Amino acid sequence: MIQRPRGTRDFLPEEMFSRRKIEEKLREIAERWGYAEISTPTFEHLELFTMKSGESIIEELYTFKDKGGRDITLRPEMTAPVTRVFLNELKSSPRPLRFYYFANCFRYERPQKGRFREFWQFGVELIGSDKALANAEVIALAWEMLKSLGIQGDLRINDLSILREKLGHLSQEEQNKVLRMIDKKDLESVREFLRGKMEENEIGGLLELVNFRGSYEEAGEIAEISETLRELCELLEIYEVNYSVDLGIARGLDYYTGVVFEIYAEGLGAQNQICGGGSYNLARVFSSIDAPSTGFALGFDRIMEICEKKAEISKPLVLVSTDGVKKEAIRLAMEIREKWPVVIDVMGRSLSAQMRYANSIGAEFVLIVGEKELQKRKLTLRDMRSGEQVEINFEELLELLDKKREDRVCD
RNA sequence: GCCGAGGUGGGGUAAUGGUUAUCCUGUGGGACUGUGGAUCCCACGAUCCGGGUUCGAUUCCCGGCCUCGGCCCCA
Repeated sequence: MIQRPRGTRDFLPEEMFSRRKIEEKLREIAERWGYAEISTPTFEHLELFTMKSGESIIEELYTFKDKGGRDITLRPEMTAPVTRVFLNELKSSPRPLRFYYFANCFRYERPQKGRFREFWQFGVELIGSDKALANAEVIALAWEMLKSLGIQGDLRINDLSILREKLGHLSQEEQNKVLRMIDKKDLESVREFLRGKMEENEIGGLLELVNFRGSYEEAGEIAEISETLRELCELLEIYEVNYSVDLGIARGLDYYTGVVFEIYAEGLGAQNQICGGGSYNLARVFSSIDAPSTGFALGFDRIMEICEKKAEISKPLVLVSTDGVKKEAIRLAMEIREKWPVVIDVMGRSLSAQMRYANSIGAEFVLIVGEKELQKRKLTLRDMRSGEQVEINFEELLELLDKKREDRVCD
């Protein structure tokens, strides 16, 4: 048998149903905050991602040549595509622009818990501002989304300009290299790398910073805190977001400019980051247009793993019919479907076999239609739980189903 | 790319270097042509793939693939 490719998953109806529920919730919140959905192609020119992150990431991309010889890749993330859309068609729109997306992305990596080769990200991008107001809004939105799902994450924020200033005398490239080491918490390499480039006590100070984690006030005691970070912290208080300042968060990416943040959650093993984001200026990388932005991406699959809200799929009404009345049964099903999901027998089964089927799929109700019912212009509705059975006409049936629906909404 | 554990019907399992691979569940049909859940009967359905050792491999060995956990990486 043909297996599914490594690192991919099949989602069966039950799981798909809960995924949709969660997705809907996230959408709803994004829209309430004034973010509008955007969708981009599943594949893009390879260049879009190599310009952003360098050639080395090709290792982790699904790339191929199309029949015209173009270098194409499956998207590994959504920030670059959204920036491309902005530059292609929206660069003269009133700012700020607020977008959200829910998209499958692809990375050729070793699968493990919470990491797949095809995975889903739910993210937002706020294009046009790098003010603390924008950072705070985006962080608060991420917080709100997780909160609505009952997830209490560990949110850590930082301002890269603090570290960059300490490294001010190094070249941009060297700075990025150090930030990468810091992101990986490889402090030995940092010490090694900086030896000779900085005073020994300066290096010590830097490493102390990187290890710091605590409140904004405490951070102020050991470092020159940027105005942006100060403002951001004040705003987050107003948004009622729980956070800590972690001067060691670096997010290994060259184009992050100022505020960065990550959210971690329990119960995920090694891959415990469920959200990452910050302010960036990717438009500058692709063009001469200046568009400071801020955004985040939620790891949708990891979120699904944590919030095990098993929503139950509502079962359709099973319309059971006898041999002689199949056409009438179909007409009836069509009418009821305007109000309620209905399935009919397509196996050519006997009445008792149809009943057995209804029972085995856990149907709540069975509607029985046969010659007897047709003659009396009635329908037989059986409650499969209680076993009670009533004869009613079509209008009464619809009323009953309406009432049933209301009960369900109340649940 | 690296390390460790594992892979037997759709799901869960037993066993074995040698006759037809066990049991539970499932699915289809029947007992039961106007009423489900119980019971009984019949049927369907598996040793991940390739190579090696062997008279004979599902079993032992090697490689691959896949899953799980960890490392690396995570733009």
